[in-house]
Amino acid sequence: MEVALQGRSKLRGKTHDAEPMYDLIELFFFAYRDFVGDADRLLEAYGFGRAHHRVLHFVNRQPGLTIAELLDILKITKQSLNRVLKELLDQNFVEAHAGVADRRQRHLYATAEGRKLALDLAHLQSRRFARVLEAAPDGARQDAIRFLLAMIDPGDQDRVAGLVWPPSPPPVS
Amino acid sequence: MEVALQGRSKLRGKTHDAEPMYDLIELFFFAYRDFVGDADRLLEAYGFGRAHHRVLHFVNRQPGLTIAELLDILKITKQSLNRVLKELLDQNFVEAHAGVADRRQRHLYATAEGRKLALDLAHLQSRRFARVLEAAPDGARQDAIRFLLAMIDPGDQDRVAGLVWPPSPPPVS
DNA sequence: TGAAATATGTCAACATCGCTGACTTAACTT
DNA sequence: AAGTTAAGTCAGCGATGTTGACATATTTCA
Repeated sequence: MEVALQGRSKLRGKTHDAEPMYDLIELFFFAYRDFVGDADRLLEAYGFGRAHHRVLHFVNRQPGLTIAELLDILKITKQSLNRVLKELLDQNFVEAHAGVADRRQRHLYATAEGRKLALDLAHLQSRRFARVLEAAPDGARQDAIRFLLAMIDPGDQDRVAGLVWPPSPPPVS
Repeated sequence: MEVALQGRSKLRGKTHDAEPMYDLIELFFFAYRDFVGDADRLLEAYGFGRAHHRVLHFVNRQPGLTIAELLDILKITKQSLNRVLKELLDQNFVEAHAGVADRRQRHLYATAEGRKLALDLAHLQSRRFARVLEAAPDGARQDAIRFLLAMIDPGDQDRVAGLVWPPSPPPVS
């Protein structure tokens, strides 16, 4: 009942081979839906949506991020970003400061209130991971990390890795 | 550099403990984005979106599904479903037949064309999994399945498992 | 049989969050 | 001084979700 029919084909074309992995496809769909569902419920209380969450998350994680850098991470247009960013600025979850070297740039920072919300959201999602990992064998965390990183487009893995594990801790120590 | 600070707290409250698992949170986000991105590009060629994909996928997986069952799987409103379902019906990717026992019900089936598209989409996403699993150790597939299933709301895991691994193959055999 | 419940479809209005295109302003670079 | 760059803004649109109200056919039940 567990054995898959992986490499059983012989003379078929290269593109459509092997049975679709319906289980992984569907589990990934449902797992992600519940994963974001946690945050959705908390965000609702603030009148925010997922777009606000993503912006707040990355600004909080990388204080001083510029608009251009944020756009590159989120892969959306500046018009889309501006709508939600403006709300986060107006409601004081994020603040912007003109750059020193280049005063055209706006460096974004989460305010105390913003950091609190970002942390609450991160804790919510971390608790789901914690529940999963508690009931899992020892290497599970590293296995999950490797699996998820590998799921990313190969050409993007380095970029994402550099973002997830920032290359340098602040030089002040 | 790899060691986390998991259970280091002492007198803190029960809710907000432990460091957020930013790596897992972010990797899950980026992995899912690329996972659905595969399908998005193919769907575009047909003028379809993700909503069409989900409907076609589950109808193809469970021929004879009724509207109510589909709504229960997708957790959307019938108005949302109807919009995309109508397009799939009109363009002959899905067809509906009145129920025999209960003629109010509409049983949904993917047409030949619908099955082809559904399979193409599933193959696309399976190839991503295949790439990941080829480069991974032996237990990786089962590990991923266990991880993703555990990520689902515990109260929903049985329902999803019953959906992903249908309880009975057709009794005709 | 007649009333109530059920399965589905539909109309209207709206929210969120993505997009394109065009244009502005300010600041930096050459 | 001219050109480039970073950011903001206006207008319009598309996909996909939501509520609420109502219509129709069919089945179930008292």
